[in-house]
Amino acid sequence: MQTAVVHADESCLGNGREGATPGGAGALIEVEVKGAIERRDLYVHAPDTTNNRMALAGAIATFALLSTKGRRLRVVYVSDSEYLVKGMREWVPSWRARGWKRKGGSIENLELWQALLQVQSGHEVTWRWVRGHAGDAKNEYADHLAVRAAKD
Amino acid sequence: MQTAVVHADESCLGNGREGATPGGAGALIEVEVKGAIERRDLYVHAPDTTNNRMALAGAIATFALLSTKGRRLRVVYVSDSEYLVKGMREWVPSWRARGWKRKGGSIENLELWQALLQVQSGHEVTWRWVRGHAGDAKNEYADHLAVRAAKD
RNA sequence: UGACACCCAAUUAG
DNA sequence: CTAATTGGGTGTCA
Repeated sequence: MQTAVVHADESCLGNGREGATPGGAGALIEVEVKGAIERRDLYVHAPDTTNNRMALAGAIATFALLSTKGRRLRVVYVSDSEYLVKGMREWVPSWRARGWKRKGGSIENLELWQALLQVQSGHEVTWRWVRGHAGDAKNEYADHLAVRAAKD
Repeated sequence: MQTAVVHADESCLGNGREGATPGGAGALIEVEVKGAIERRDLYVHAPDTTNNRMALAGAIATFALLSTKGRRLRVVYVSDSEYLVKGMREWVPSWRARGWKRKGGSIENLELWQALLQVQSGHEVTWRWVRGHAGDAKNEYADHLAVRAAKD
């Protein structure tokens, strides 16, 4: 099975402010093909969104791209968003077991979570968290992609 | 009779966590004296406590201060703690009428409730609830006092 | 089951 | 410094 490593980041200009808050997600995708590494940039833009929605949107777009032609990959998805990483590793299983409810009421961005679950199925995914702005070069590269995408 | 208005708030760092959870209570006390308003800050610290205990401790300390020299005041006590406000307005009368028992077993912080009852007697108290973090400037000021007091 | 409060963590911004 | 997006928890009561 081939392996892909993804470094992703998100952005949302004016997050939480009034008016439109445009967002972007960026990902550096590296797929190992016959010993060589294919590199590819991905970015997504949304005109009015939130930081967390963009983390989900970036992952969804990434897995949609990796799933072309029914490919099944081993994927290491690296993000500085605990919302995304802990969400996929811990919260989603817990939510599913409890009927997609959380303590204080309903789950935010539920359709995005379920879309991500759908599009990543068939792959063998490891969700890895790295601290943001800690010098990780690929995380910073993804950050640049995300901010540029947010600015349209 | 003179009137005092008190804006109070509480804090407990790591509330419910393991280990010591230090707490603070803060109050902005305004006493109307001959048409002028005397302002005064009060704060209390406890090295290992809970949020609700600090709400009670702050009220007890406030009334102790207001009771010097046997003064009797009309006091408006403003807090965002439903535990404190509903407690004094509804639960305490009910507990007293039923021998200081409650449905699910014993009453927590019973000594604090009774101490507060004691120290506020002699004053004419109105317990007023305001929603926290809703832009009330004096509530936010009391919040700052409480957090600072919690940090010692 | 509901309500209020107190936190802990990560990220995104201004 | 400020604030929003989101998750996990406890302290307490009815």
